[in-house]
Amino acid sequence: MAPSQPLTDRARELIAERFRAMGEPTRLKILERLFRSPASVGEILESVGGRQANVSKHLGVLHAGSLVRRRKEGNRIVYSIADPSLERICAVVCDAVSRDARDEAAAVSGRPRRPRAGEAGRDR
Amino acid sequence: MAPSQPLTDRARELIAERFRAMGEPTRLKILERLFRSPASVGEILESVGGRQANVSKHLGVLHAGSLVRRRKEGNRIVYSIADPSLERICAVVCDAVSRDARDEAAAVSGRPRRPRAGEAGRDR
DNA sequence: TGACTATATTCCCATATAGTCATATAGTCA
DNA sequence: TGACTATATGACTATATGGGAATATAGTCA
Repeated sequence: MAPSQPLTDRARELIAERFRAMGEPTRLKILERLFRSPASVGEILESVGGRQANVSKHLGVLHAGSLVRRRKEGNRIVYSIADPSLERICAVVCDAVSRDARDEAAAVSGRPRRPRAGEAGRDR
Repeated sequence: MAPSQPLTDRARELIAERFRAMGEPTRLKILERLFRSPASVGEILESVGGRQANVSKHLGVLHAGSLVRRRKEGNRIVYSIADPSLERICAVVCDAVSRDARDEAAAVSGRPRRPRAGEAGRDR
């Protein structure tokens, strides 16, 4: 994507896996927590709520996609963000979505909206 | 993520939907095509292959997630990237993944790997 | 109008995913 | 060793998703 070479099928699969790992609200919540600092499963559990087994599985998905690392620390397992670029990605999407949400709100209230740079014309 | 405010559940769902939309190889292929230029379904079909019905469904998913816009043009429907930030996101993930792929290859061939900035220590 | 083209939609099937409960594993501490 | 804590895993259920085939819809052109 914007690399000069077209992607191989394999690369596309890996990229898709990474996006898919981020495509679930509970996992986003887990990532949010880990952006603050590394945390054990128990600490993560406190932040995101839900069942232990479920959180553990989501952590498994994140780990399989290489989004997080784990390390043992005595009795516990501490998870941390594996790749600093993750936070940038999330920030960009987060911005885009909240921008859209504002647009939506503006549309409802009848206020006009200033088009963004690089944006194409009318749709639909 | 990395916005000062914690996300609302709704925002998290929207963000997840966007990531999920990107989490499928065929849809990534479609996005790759659209990064080059807007294209009709037929043109997209030529680029990505597969069945028309299938491509149409993937386009539906991308459209539902507001990743692409559609406009009618006579007989055809022309799709285009809805948000320029998409390409940045893809580029970042694409980089990260190909970096990992290189690491993997290096590990296999026994070459050492220089740790990246911000990267934590040993895992597992 | 009818033939034709482009795209979307519906139905069906196979597979993946998220969630829950119960259980297994590994570590600590007495 | 046994009791306890932290985490992962397996079995199961419900739901979502991707893919194919067939069909519907909308537009164009003669």
